[in-house]
Amino acid sequence: MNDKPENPARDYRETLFLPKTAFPMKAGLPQKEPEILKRWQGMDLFTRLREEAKDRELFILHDGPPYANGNIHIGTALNKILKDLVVRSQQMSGKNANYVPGWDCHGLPIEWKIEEQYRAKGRNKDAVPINEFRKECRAFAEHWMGIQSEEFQRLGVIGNWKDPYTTMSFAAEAQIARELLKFSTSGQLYRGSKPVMWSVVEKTALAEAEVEYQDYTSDTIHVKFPVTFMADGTAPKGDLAKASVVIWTTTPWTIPGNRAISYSPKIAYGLYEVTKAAADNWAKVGDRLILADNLAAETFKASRVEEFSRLSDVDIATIATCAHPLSSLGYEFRVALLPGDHVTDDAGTGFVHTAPSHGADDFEVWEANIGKLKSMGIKTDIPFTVDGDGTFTNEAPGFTGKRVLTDKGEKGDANEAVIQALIAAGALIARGRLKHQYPHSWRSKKPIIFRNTPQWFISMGDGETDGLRAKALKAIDDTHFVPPAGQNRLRGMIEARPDWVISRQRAWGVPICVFVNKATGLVLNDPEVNERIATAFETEGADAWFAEGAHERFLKDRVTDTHDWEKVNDILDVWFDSGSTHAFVLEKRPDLRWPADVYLEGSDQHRGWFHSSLLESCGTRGRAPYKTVITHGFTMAEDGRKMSKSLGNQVFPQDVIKQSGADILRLWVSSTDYVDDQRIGPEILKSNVEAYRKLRNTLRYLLGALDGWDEAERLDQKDMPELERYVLHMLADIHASVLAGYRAYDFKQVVATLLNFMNVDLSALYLDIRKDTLYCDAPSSLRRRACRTVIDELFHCLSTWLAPILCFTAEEVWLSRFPGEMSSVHLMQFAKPPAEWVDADLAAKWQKIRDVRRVITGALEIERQVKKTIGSSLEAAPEIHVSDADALKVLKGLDIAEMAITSDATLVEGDGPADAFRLDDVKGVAVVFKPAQGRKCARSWKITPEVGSDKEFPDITPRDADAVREWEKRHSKKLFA
RNA sequence: GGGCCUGUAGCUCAGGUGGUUAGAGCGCACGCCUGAUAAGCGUGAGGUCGGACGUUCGAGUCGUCCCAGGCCCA
Repeated sequence: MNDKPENPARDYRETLFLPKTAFPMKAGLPQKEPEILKRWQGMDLFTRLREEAKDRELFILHDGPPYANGNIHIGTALNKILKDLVVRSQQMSGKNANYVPGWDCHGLPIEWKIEEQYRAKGRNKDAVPINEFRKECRAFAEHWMGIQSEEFQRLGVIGNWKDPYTTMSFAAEAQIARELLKFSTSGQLYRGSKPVMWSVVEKTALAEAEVEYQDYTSDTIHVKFPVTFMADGTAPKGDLAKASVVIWTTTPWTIPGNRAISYSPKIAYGLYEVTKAAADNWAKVGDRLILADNLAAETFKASRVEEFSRLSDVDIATIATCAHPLSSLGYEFRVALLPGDHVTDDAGTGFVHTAPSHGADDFEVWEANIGKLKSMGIKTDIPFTVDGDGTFTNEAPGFTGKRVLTDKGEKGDANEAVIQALIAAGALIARGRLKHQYPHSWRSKKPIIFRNTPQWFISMGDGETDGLRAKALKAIDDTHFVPPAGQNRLRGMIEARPDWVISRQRAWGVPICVFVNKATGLVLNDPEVNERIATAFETEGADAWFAEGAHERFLKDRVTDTHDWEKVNDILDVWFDSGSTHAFVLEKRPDLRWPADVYLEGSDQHRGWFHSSLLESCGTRGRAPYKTVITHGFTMAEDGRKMSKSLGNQVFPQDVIKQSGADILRLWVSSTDYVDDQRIGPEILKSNVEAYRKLRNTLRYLLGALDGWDEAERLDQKDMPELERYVLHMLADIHASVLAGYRAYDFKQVVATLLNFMNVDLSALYLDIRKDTLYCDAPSSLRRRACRTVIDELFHCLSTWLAPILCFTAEEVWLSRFPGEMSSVHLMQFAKPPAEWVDADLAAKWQKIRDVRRVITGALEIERQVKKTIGSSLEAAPEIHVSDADALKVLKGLDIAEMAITSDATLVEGDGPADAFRLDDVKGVAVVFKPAQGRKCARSWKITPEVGSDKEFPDITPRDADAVREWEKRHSKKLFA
């Protein structure tokens, strides 16, 4: 046969229906995303979404407010993207998912920044009127809110950015005040006291972050506390009679504030007797001292004892109380021994002198043992022994007027006075000096003290049947937690927490706007006054409280003498602000609803916003402000360790956006198990970029295959080939998985499902098989119409299902097909494949077919790679030997060549030759390679004997000949119309 | 130090109530295609399931301890 064609070979390329689309392969997201964003703003997408969904069921994710200082970081980005995934997926699931973002604006960090600016300019904060200072804080918060808003929107987060909430809006400040007054009115607010870090020089309370540790030389003393009573109420007997517990302290001035001694149940104690010492020594021969065994020798050395003996073990728990060493000066109370975890035996005596006025540990041990102390008949009031200027008060009898520290921060005369009194009482056994790290004010660089100060508390209500703690615990039981462990975590905290200290001695925040009677200490509870305050805040902001004449303005005509009342000038804990967002956002906005469906924050917020919102809401409304609490972990570097500047392993969202685009960041968020800590770094970002490319390209192919789509092409599912019906079945199957993933807030399931489907079922199977049909079949071919119909369905499903995740790319894809001023994929709902598409039998059949296909591709691979007999699979026409009955049933009548993308294929019943290709896990199927026979079709590239049977087009198959005729008819029509 | 949590291939993840040779996608290697082309297809190699004991006929799955990491406290 003459293999030279009669006519010069025709190039059939123009007669093919190759994919055609303007949708670019290369995303260029860093440039494209801002354009899409601008378009959304131009069409006011957020408002359109609200209108579109106005009659649907509301879904409220209430935004936890980020703090308005500084740029966003990877954690903030993760949090906001997760929220956006929830909001968008709920909206597209058929809800009206309104989202109002917000900011936390009050508080210390902003105050500092302003102070810092003051220092740089040489200004003094205290010389500035408070409302002027507050004004600058407000401007600072405003500035950063603007920046963060831009950054959040750039991530693709959709929400009411035109009208967000802030904790510093007048309306918010007013409502926060109202909330506080509810606690006041209901009797849940009380004034108590607590030791705080206090700078005598600046006469102000300090926060932990305002304190730095520097070397300082302290006076140290060892002091005897005589044992007075045993735990059984009897006097100490035997060796313990006249024994003393010895404490060591570096702050002698706190001895007047001593109320207890802490010990550790984990330390071994012994009773020691001094057997040899100089006659004028403070520790005398015969003194019996109780000490930690590990510290006895050291203590005796410090007290110049030459010899001592150990008399016996001491079970400290059997000792109830000691006497105060200065009992003769008026300290005639019993000093209880209390167990405490903070006690160690690496320094001192194994006993910690406990002055609840002067230390955090001291206070906590005291509070933890309130019940025990009361049962022993011991007064549990915490004394105010030291004033704001470091002077002993009359609650320190014998020392009143002595100074702990001077105005300049130097040591006063208090220590020496106390030491002399102890010597006189015969209670001192040693004194010394110690250079150690001691807290100093960050501003003045002078030492600070711990000092008991009045503070405002919200009671946990433990005495009452329906107290705040009980209500909060009930509310936790009624809340759904994702993950479930969050419930225990929050419960544990609520169970163990003390009363809530809500006062801060600061300037930038909502004031604790109450008046206290100077004589009785009672809080004024007058609805009219409260209303005046709240109304003033609404119109002027909380600055009204600090304005001139505020005292008179609020009290006038409501009390007999306004001078009887003190205006409290403390500021509310910012956690109370953010804990009240549910009140001034959810309740106040007509387009929202209380309680929220979801609060979604980092797991640190169990201690923070989840916690404060719960207490605030339970205290005022008796239930949690949320139905579901979702928490996410923290973002680590690629090695699973914390990101840090010094390690250089930080990832900044701004950089990712600039280099790859926000959709890459969103894909990362979606694919990760956010419940646990996540990792991010160069390699992980790279694989997300790869995954993105695959998604994008598959979508691009769908667009290309739909070029010139006409609704008239659409075919009913029941008129389609099996392969098409199989794909539609998979689509319905996947739909269930996608919806379940979104419903459970499990986005990684959605991503995994879609990625798998698009890679394995579409790209590698369906689209690969149907390329021949799409490119070569005549447009009128039913097979091609069925395929294009399926691709149209795929397009709708995939673009809507991916829209919450790849919000920019899904939009780009959608607009590429459905352009229009008001067109947006985000205005759609998730495409829903009809239930009739589900065909489990067909799916099982095709699973079997795919197994056989694997055997065929495996056999071809040997030819290709080892024997080098073929390149393209179209060069093959394999023989499929089948002995397995199920496989045989499935393959009969099937176009195996089409399915395997070969030019031909022969089904043979039987085991097949021994050297045929087989796979272990596909029983009863053996493939023998045969080369395809015939000529290569110049159009479809298939090798088949059919080529040449068409007279008009002898170099192509009859199918292709028909297609070309159809193409030419259309072409000429166009030409001569 | 305490409370809560996590630890499965290079990466991201699946692995109800313990039961045959631990899975997927990506990446990687090799090959093919050149009509999805800075694309597409195929084949293949990768894991002592953080470690050690224990319970059990049998453990990635249960228990104890240890190691590593995280959040919150101290």
